[in-house]
Amino acid sequence: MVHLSNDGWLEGLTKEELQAVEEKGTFRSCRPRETVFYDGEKLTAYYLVVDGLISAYHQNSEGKKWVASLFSHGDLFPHVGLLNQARTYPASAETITSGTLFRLSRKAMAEILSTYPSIRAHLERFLTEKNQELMARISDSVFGTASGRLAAFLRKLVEKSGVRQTDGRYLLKLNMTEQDIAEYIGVTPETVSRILRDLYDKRAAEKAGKGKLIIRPDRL
DNA sequence: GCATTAAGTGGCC
DNA sequence: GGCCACTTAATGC
Repeated sequence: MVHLSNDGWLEGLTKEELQAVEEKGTFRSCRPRETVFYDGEKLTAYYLVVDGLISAYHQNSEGKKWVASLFSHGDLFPHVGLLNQARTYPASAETITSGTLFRLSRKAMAEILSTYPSIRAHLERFLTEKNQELMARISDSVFGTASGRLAAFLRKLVEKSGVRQTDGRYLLKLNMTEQDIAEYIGVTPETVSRILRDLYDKRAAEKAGKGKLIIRPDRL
């Protein structure tokens, strides 16, 4: 049986409180590339990422995607409507990896926010965090090169979820294909492939099996 | 086996 | 660096 844990967005809740939250929603397991909701649809529910990786993106009429943000364990999305009265989803969302989501109806979400002040307090922190991430990425994409963007992406992941090895290298579980990375940093898959090749040559990165990399942040 | 998808490469703009 | 064409490798009926 899957359960919620008191980290990320639910940090600080007691076991009893987590139990109470669990009773207000339902778990949903997802395959890779499964749509959670579409941009513009009526906002009926919020999702907490239990496990897996989710992409929130916009798509134009030619099918070009622009990834706004990624969500992983402990993240709640979307962020709109929590403080205002937005009625529709602000972007589309789909799973990148398989995983589990915890679904809370709009009503349940409102109840939780009013019942647990500690959660409400987290809200500002999360909004700020995601906002800064987004701003940094936009700034990178306007002023930076593709390799700079990939380096920034890898550094952020190392910081967030890298596992330090004894020799100072970091093991990174990307759980993304090169295409996913390309979408996220806004370049073509070929470019990601070529930049990675350069990083291998520079010994800044090594392959470590499917979806995994070993990184030397000092050489990025 | 065959089809599909991801990854890698070279060429052209 | 994008885009196109092509090859190769891996995965799944």
